[in-house]
Amino acid sequence: MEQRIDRIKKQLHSQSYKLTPQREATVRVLLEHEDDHLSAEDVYMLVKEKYPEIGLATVYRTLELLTELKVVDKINFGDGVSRYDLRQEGADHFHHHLVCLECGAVDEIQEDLLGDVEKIVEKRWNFEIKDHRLTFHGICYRCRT
Amino acid sequence: MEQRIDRIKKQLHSQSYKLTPQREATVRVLLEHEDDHLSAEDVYMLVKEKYPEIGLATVYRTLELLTELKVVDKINFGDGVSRYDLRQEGADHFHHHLVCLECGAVDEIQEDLLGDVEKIVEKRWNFEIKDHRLTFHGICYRCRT
DNA sequence: TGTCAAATGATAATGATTATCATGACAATG
DNA sequence: CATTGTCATGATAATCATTATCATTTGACA
Repeated sequence: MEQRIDRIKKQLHSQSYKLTPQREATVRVLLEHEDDHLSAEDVYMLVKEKYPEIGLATVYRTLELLTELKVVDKINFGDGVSRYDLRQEGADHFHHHLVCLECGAVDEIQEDLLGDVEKIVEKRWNFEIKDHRLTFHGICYRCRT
Repeated sequence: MEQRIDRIKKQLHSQSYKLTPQREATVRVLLEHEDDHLSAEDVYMLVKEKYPEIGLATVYRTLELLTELKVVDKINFGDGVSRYDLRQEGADHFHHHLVCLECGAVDEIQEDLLGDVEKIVEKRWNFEIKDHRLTFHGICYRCRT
């Protein structure tokens, strides 16, 4: 935990941003909820518990900043809100998601399943891939009875 | 064109919806811009040319209806708006997208590249896939010089 | 023709996100 | 130290896409 915060701090400094207490509190919330897919409002509520004076705008700004630095990814599952998902450290690709149409759960797939597909796309469409988003919609193992 | 409209009409009727003039005008716009990824506002502007009395709400309602019937797909590329993309007739999967980070162009891949990946996901995660979304972000062939 | 449900258009309401702006923290400088 | 300047913050207003409301219209059918 502390090491990860330290690395994020360095990353901020390298772009001459500071790790203010508000930003640190926000990052901690994200780390403590790594498996969730929190909206800005969700993050705001959780940060308020440890830093009650924080404002919603600051949370939005921090999340935007972290997105810029590729510490988190901003994703959208089609309900009207953006969600923020911590990137795996050192991962060279963005993980995939399984969205259950039954119960709404969102599970993650950390493995990179797109290696071959990406080769084909790069070659056949002459497209230089920088990132990808892959989401499957269906019925999760819990709801399959 | 006329045949496709006819089939959409039948599809609507099968769920006891009507193909009203407003809905038909909207569908025509979508067919005429099959390669684009129009927002609701875009569609509204274009429909107004052939049906000036139409209201924005009706366009939204029609797009929602068409999404429900799986005639179109509602997609989101991370700018703040939903876009509507006509499904290929008879396609059992939703096509993929290539979003250029340089020029913003959105190209489509109609081929299904995920067959093998889906088999793995179904088996290993015990997840019953109903649909998928796959978008690559990178540099398109036009911007690669 | 009269009836009724569905559809429409105008517009108000909502809700997420962004912009604004005065204030505060803090580092660098004189 | 006092001063200056920059960046960050918090409160709140503004924006913008989307949804809800509601009176009116349409068209099918009795």
